[in-house]
Amino acid sequence: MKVSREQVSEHKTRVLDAAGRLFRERGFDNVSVSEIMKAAGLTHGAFYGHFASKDALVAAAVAHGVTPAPAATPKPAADYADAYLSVTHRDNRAGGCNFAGLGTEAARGAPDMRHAMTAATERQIKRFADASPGKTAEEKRRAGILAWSAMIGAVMLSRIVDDEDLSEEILKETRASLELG
Amino acid sequence: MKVSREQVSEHKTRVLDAAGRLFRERGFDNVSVSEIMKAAGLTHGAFYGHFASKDALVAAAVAHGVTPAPAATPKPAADYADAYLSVTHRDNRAGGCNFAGLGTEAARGAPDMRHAMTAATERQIKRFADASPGKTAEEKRRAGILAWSAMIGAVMLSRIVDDEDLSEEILKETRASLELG
DNA sequence: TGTACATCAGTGAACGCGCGTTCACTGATGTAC
DNA sequence: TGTACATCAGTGAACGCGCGTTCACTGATGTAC
Repeated sequence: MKVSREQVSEHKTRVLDAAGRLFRERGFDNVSVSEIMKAAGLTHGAFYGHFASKDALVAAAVAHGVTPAPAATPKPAADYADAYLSVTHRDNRAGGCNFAGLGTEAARGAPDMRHAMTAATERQIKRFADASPGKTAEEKRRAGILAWSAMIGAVMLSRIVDDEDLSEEILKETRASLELG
Repeated sequence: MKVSREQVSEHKTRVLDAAGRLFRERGFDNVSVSEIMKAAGLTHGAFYGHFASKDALVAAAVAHGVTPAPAATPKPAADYADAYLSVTHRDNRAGGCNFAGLGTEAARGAPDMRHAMTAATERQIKRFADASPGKTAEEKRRAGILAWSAMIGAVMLSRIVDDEDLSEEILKETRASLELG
């Protein structure tokens, strides 16, 4: 049955959100279009009214998850890093970061997905550069790059490692290494 | 036709090597058993003589790729970091690091795969800790954790980013941030 | 050392399942009067 | 504002392809004598 225009766009964002969560949790290839649509409260047939293909959804879902909401005031960098390098984030793949959750798959992904992630990376580097104690702009930028690389790497590593102590140590010591005003 | 015992074990390592290369390049799910066997110079039917399932191969291939050859003398940490954080490594997924190439997928993988990666992570942390200039053992270990997290994260990021300048900057500035004797 | 035969790694056709995708249909929406 | 109808988002059955996996068969290996 037809549905109002507001419903249509709400359905689309529901699909994008459900896809993002499921992708982060299980990876792009281990989630079917039917599952995503079911999680969004629809049937699989409606999918192709919203997206041209599963590949297009993959790209759109990551771009959607990585683009900040227009109104969002960013958290202070130090608080962000605390939350990012926490056990809670490590254990919450579905609700967590796309870089730490899908990074190695995204590296092989569609150009528009990588483009959205590039913009997000620039934003994150700036955020951590601004919060860094370096004297020159170059020192700050270097620290911003290190912070973002280390944060992504640490969360990914902490999820791979099967030793709880080591996993927590990686998060804690990475956090301690970052000097964020 | 039957094949000599040495042939059998050579075939198995050929399969493991081919699988590792293809997995790193395209991900676990985008490579078929047939392709791997073809790359190893065999036909797909022979696969189940060597492995119980594709999942078992995935785990074995990563463990194989992450376990150092018995005779290998490790490179000095500074040289290793140079090579790791190079454009050559970034562009050589097939021959590159399993963490940077398969990390987010491996985090959802089989226990034995994660166990092998945990051992590899301990080894890498120690290697970089030993090469770090900290005064206490704690400082060195912290630096080792930061180095390994940042290296993995930086290579992954440099492969995601679609801006060549930013990609190279991430590698170069991460390398510059690491103090490795 | 040489021969006879059992073993078993590899072959390639076949199977069945799940996936992405398509499509005829339904019925609420929203437009034209 | 109220009615008549065209539109089109969503439904669910169906399709076809590629995948992981199985299996009867082949023929070289390696053992027993």
